[in-house]
Amino acid sequence: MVQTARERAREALTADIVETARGQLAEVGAAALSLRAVARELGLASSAVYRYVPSRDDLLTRLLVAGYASLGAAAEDADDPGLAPRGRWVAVSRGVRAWALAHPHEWALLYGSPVPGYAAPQDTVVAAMRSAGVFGRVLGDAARSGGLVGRTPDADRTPLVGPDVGPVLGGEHPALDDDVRARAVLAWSSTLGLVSAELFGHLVGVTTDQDAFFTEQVGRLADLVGLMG
Amino acid sequence: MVQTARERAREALTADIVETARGQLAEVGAAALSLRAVARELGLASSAVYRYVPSRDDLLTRLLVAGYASLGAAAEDADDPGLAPRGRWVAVSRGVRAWALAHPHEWALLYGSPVPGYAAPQDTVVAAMRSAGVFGRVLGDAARSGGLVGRTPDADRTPLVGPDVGPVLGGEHPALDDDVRARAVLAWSSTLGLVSAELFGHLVGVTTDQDAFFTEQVGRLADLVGLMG
DNA sequence: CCGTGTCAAGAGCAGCGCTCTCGTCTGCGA
DNA sequence: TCGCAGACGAGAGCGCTGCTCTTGACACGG
Repeated sequence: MVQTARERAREALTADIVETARGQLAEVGAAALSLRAVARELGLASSAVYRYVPSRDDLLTRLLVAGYASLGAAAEDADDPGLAPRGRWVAVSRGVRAWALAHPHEWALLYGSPVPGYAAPQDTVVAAMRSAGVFGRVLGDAARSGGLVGRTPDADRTPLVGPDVGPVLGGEHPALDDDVRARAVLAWSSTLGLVSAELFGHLVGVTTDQDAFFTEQVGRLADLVGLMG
Repeated sequence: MVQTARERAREALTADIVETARGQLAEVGAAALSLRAVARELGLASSAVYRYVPSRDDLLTRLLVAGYASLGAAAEDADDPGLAPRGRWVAVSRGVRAWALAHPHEWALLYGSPVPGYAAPQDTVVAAMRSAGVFGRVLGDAARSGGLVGRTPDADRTPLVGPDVGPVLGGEHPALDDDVRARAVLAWSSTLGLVSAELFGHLVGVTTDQDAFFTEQVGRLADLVGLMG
């Protein structure tokens, strides 16, 4: 895999563009992200940027994938396999919130209103699964170690969670029935809601201590899933 | 309160502008909402619109307030005081989701990423309380009718929910302690997360039946709050 | 009936995404 | 080593945006 000097320069400049765009994103948000401003910051003509990035939407896609990867890495770092299942879940949740507070505009890009007229390519949905996978591993490990309270599943109920979430949500285990997975999806969606509500200002005046409030609430969600510890 | 012909014409045209903007919002979304397009649709010069609406941000504020009012009305319509508390909570939640599915761009405006550089005025936060107040009434009625399972509150724990949420979240009642209110806030945030996740495409491939999935999940949330029925 | 104030319209400014053209320069194959 | 295809950056330009300023017409109240 040998590269010519041109190819190396091209990749380096493309990376510079994406990195500058991330800086712009952090400053002014996704909606105000301007290709011309990125070009100005790099000392390029606006038209030159189009040699490396085909469109503004494509640049957004790159930022989206990078954002999911960054969030997923933060979730993985926050995970501590030595903790009890409930504590692990809370720790990962806190890691997600901490990342969101540190990168509010990126969180808004990932989980806020989708950009109109922009359809997320398949690359982004696989990238999005990385953070969910961390919760899934906590769930799977808990099931295997007996740290998940059992329920009596209703066998005759049609499953409401698709079969594709099995691999990402804890793998195969008899204790991970449809009910547990549905609760896990609820807990993940609720965490999204908690973080977004806090970040988008829907909790101002509601909570007295945002950090303690969040920790207590994700603890309740872990209980809802059935994690012990 | 007598009005001159001029004043009446002014109010009518202002209402026309907001209504046309709502149509634009439903078509292209908030980020692509254009004052010039609104003016074109009304057969006005773009500059004339500024006589009635001081800025694009102000127009967004009007749409925000109108959206909260519309959502609040939908929640009130979905409420059926004859039902048991748990059923009421689920019905209101379903009403909220139905409104969101019918007005996806408005939902995104209300609960999605905030518009960068735009600070929501106080008018919007009081308008936002209307839908939350419906859940609060369900909670309060349940407490007064004994349809709320009691808990043993930890008196020595510092409350994590601010004192201002008392009036909107069920009023005063001994059964509505800090723990119950915190669970209600969690349930409301979780509902926001569920609806947003569905609307913004984060549940594609996860659920098999979106409607049944949502109903089951908000039922779990009602159980979490402690509503009976 | 005439001054005052409101009205819509148009031009214009700066910025945006994106396209096209035009010289320049690089690097690969002959 | 030379020549040429292809990549490169710069610039002009199109149509769009939010917003401002000026201009001329109109309605209303004293």
